[in-house]
Amino acid sequence: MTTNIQQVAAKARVSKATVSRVLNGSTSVDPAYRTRVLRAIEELDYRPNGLARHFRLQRADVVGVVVSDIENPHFTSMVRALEDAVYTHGKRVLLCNTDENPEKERAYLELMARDRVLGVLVSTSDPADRGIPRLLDLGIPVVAFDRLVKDPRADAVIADNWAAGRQATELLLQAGHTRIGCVSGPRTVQTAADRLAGYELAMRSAGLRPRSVAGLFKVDGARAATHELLGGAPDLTALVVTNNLMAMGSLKALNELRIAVPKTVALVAIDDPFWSDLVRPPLTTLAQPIRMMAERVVDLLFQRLAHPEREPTIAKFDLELRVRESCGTLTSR
Amino acid sequence: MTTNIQQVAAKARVSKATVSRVLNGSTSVDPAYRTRVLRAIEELDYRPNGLARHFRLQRADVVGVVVSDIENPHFTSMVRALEDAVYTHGKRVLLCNTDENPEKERAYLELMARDRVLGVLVSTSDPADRGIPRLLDLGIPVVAFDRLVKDPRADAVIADNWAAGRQATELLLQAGHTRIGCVSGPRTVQTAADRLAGYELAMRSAGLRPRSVAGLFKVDGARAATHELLGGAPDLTALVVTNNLMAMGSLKALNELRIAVPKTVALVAIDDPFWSDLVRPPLTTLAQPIRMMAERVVDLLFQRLAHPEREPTIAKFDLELRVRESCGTLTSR
DNA sequence: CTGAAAGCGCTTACAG
DNA sequence: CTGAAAGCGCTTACAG
Repeated sequence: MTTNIQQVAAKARVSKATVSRVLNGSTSVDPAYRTRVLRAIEELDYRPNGLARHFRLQRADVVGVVVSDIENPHFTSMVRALEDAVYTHGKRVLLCNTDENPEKERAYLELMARDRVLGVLVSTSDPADRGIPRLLDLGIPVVAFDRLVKDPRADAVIADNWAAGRQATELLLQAGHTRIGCVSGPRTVQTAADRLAGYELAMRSAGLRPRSVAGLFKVDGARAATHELLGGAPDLTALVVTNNLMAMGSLKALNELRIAVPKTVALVAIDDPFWSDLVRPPLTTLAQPIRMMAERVVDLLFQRLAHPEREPTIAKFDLELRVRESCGTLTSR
Repeated sequence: MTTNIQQVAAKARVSKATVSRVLNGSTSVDPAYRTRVLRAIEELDYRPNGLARHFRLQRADVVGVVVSDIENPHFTSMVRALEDAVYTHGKRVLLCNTDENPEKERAYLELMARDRVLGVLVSTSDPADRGIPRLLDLGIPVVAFDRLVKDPRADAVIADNWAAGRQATELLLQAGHTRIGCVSGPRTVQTAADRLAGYELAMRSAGLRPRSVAGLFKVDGARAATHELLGGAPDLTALVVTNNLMAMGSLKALNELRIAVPKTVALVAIDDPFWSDLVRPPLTTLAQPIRMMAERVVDLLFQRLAHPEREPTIAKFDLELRVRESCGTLTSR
């Protein structure tokens, strides 16, 4: 149907092997042959059949990205940065959204194994991470991001979530707050648990009592959690909110309660989506260096591909404090 | 290395053909043989090699999605909905972000052709859409979404952008406004041009003069455009903003100018991202029925796969008006 | 219903 | 540097 390597070879009066060598540039080819092949390719408008090539090499030329929730703006940005970085390396991305569903994750990882992708980048939703060992067994590198996986053979890139929770809290403590609540994520997600633990430690170190409610990393969850928190403890003067979607929800709730931010309740949020400085008041946040992290993820993948036997790396990134109005320290208290 | 169909056949004492038949369930297989094969698969923990299968069938079991800007929340939602719909059909998605770069789009479409994907869903960034005819020539169906493509063989799903621009404007006209400006997208994108044309027609039909500035479909572009618009025409009492990111930018600018919304300037925006009712004031919007549209896109693909010769369809969807506070009609004027 | 055989389009030791 | 040949792991007419 479409032209194949055999037809190119015939036209250029060389063997298929020579055409293949010109195409892949591994071995050197006699210049006269090379030009003949190139011309034949040109004239026939030949493109190698990717399926055949992948089959022959037993490796697909694509990087799998498995993300737990693509509609979470933090992950959207991450996916975008990962795609950019992979593209820079001349490869493409196969994107899968698991929607925090462990079964869906397993199905996707199984597919990646079947299709022998180059490597898999995953923010796992499966606490048991059942799909991952099989990939590694097959020699397919796995780099975890945002959340660690159990298999010790995987590389990983995460934020220092514990430090972020602590840092957010300490900023408020230093501003003189003592009654600080926390709108936290789901306990089952390590990221959320770490951020909460950082908050709790900072509070206890200051001799204060932590008060938190789980907002499930969702807008509506945080809205409800904020109402609950302020209903039970109306004397709170500050909130730590541990992800970007929840910051929206908390702000909404505070607005509904007619509580002035930062005047009556100050707020610090973790994550720094594009609308952080567009809402009112602009949010003080701890920003993950998403682009750097994504580049590191992809670097780790390609390094692993080059050196399969190297010790696995777990890279931990600090978050960057961006002080805006919501924490109340910019204006005089 | 890994177990293959030959080993399964040997263990089950049948031919490779029979194993293949059990696996694909096309022809009926003697129940006794079937159980033997199934047991052998079980015992050997055999999984078919996807690469070999795709090569043999000359078709990859994956749907390509090419999107112009994944970080635009409208497209994020669309991608998510497309992925869901494709998953429902038992297929997976290969996602490519072209970042409004025609060269990148061409490279991606070339890759899709090389890899013989099942079909391609594309919101094009290439006015010349050079990659698309080749896909269709190869028998790979293309469904355009959000933006039409030139090749008449492609199916398409779009919003009625012209009607949306008109409808947004008429809502404001009916509320008594006469000096209505428009923050528009880039003229080169048809979606933007159509929405602007709808606005302009509504204005002219009412005997009024349209005043628009291009905000480039970006937050910062709209912020600058809004400043420019209100600088040049401080008597405006209402704005039509033609996409979701620009709504954020306009709101920011109005805030900077200390202009009360909707009291001094009313605002209607096209697109309805998750934060539409979380900002202050909550935005009156025209919402695209994203989930329905995505399902239609995917349906069109699978229908085309089933009936390659059917006439191409262009499905146009109406937008839904969601009246909130920013247009000023909820509160008394 | 089943099996032997051909073949999808490449790449790569191997021999020259 | 080049070519003939083998083979990657499947599926599918074809003959029985």
